[in-house]
Amino acid sequence: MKSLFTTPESKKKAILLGIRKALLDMGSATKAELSEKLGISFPTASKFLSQMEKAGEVVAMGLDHSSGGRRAHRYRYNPEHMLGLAVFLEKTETAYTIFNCLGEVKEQGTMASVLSENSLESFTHLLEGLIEKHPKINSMSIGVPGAVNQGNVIYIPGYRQFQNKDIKGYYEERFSIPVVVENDMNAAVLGYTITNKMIDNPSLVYLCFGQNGPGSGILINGDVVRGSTFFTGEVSFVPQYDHHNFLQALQNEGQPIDAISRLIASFTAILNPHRILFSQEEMTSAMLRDIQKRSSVYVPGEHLPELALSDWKRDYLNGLQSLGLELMISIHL
Amino acid sequence: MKSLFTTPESKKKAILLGIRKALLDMGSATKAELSEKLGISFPTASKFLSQMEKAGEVVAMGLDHSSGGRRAHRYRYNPEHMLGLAVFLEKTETAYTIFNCLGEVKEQGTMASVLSENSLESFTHLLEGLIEKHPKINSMSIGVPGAVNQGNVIYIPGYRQFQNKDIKGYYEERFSIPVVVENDMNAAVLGYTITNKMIDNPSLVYLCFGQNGPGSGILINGDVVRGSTFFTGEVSFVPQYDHHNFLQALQNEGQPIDAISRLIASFTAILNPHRILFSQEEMTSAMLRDIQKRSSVYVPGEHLPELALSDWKRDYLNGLQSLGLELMISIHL
DNA sequence: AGGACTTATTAAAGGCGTTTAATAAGTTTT
DNA sequence: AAAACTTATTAAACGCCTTTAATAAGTCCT
Repeated sequence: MKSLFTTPESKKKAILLGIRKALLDMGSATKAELSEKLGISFPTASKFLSQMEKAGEVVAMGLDHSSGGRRAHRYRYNPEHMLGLAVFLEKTETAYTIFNCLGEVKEQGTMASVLSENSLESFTHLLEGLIEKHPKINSMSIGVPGAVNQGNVIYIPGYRQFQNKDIKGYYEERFSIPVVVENDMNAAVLGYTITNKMIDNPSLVYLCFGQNGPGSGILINGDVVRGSTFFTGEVSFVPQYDHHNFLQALQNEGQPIDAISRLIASFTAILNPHRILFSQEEMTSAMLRDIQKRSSVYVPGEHLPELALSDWKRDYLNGLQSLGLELMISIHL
Repeated sequence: MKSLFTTPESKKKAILLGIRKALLDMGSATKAELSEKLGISFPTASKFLSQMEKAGEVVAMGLDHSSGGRRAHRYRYNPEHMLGLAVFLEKTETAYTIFNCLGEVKEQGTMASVLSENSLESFTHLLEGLIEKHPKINSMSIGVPGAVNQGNVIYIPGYRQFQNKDIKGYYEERFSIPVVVENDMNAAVLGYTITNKMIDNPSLVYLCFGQNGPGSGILINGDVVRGSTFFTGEVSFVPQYDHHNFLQALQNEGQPIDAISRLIASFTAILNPHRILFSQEEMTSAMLRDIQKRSSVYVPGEHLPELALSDWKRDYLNGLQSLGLELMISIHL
């Protein structure tokens, strides 16, 4: 049923996880600050922190300046304690990044797209090499341009070798580290919230027109929307005109602005999100202004979301990294 | 920041809440069953249950049949221990229900709509009378046809006396019991999930065409969607044809079926919900079949949600009751 | 009907975080 | 420079849930 943090073991885990998150979030902290922030007693914070320091997971930074009394020791998370591997599989290339707990990139590279091959072999080989080279890699995040259900790639048009494969299970077994697999648009919208601090649990939409036709990633109340058949965000199919849906309108009409504005209006009337994001490679702020204006023809302007540009690839990568980081700090109970 | 159930007090609360929920959910239970289900030790379950029995909150039902050893005592929640009051304010009438923890109705009635009056006075008077008559009333749920933000009615077209009033705060102060205020469509969609056990955290949409124009309540991953300006679900504005949005299409065209089907298609392409509900007073299953068929013109049939009829008023009431119940069992720490 | 076996309940012991008191290490005042 | 005051850290006592052992209350087999 519910966890009901009551067994001593799960309590311990919760505290440890809390300390890790707080330390990464705040950059550094004293024992008193952690105790305060997490609502745990000082002696408990002290005990955990000492253990973590002994294990090399946190390091002392020296003494704080005094605020009138004895100076407090300040600690920070050791970012190199664990590393994460993020890989994204795009049509045109396969790129990877190795990052530490602070999100700093330790190594990155690209190779020809593994999607165009017939098997997973060369992909597995790449991963194998990277993990051997960096034994501190403790999590793996894989982004794919297709529908994902709990680590299973259930629909990825054009790439048979991935279809219906339990990628997460396979690589977790193989490498004995936790793996997360996520759809590209979902990862991107998640990644955007990491770097752009918004209100808590925002609702937002990432809208792209990419190579494989338009698609979107949707976050509602801070959660990724997946839908019953993982069809969420397939905005191509939204009926917009007497005889055209969104995809057709984009392709055939002379007026993509109106089609996009109608889509914004639909999103607004249905979800009323806080913000809608576009890739800055596909859109300009001038066009955004036109869209904003045009959208208010369909929906009262005060309810329209902010329309904003962002760096899709960076957001995507950040999303994968944050998923991997979450995984990393949730293990080693 | 986070709660991190670590202080003894909050732990106690969590256990108590868990026992209440489990007992109401299961109907009755033995100490061993509770201990198992909640992941708490037997002695703890025993201790809490004894206290609750002493307080009259649970009652012993006698001994279970033996399964080969000593017979266990079976307990159930005392449904009359607390009562809840649910009120809904509709354009045409104001109705109230007094219910116990099992959702059984103890008393109900209606009066002329308080929305048509100029002040809250007669509404307050009604509540006052009911609470005096039933001193065991321990929570109040109020449903309104307007936008609600944390107990504040922020937009309710036509009813000035409610606009921008902190209804929750006002009545909590006045009656010293917890109050929840919710929009009618949101309450209905919530209520539907109570009586129709679906998968956990479903995504579903309740679509009505009511007196005040069409509106919908949307649940994503089990959460009510509220939106940035509480405009969520205002589907009237969805652009659907060259020159008509959903509302206009419903009013002017000879083909409401197509308009509704297009809306279903939009919901599917954007949210891909598990199910879409209609009021059985506004829709027939024959029409639903037509809509289903027509929708698949716009979106691949396998991704379409189930279309179902339900009793809107009952769902609405159930939603309010469940909100009130949640409130009740979350207090008296 | 009495022993052997099951299962529920109660009692005692242990673990772990919290609270409270004591000590250490600074700063500011006189 | 020492007293007075602040704040951090450590130590001891406590509370509460858990684990383990002991007891109570049945059932089933012979």
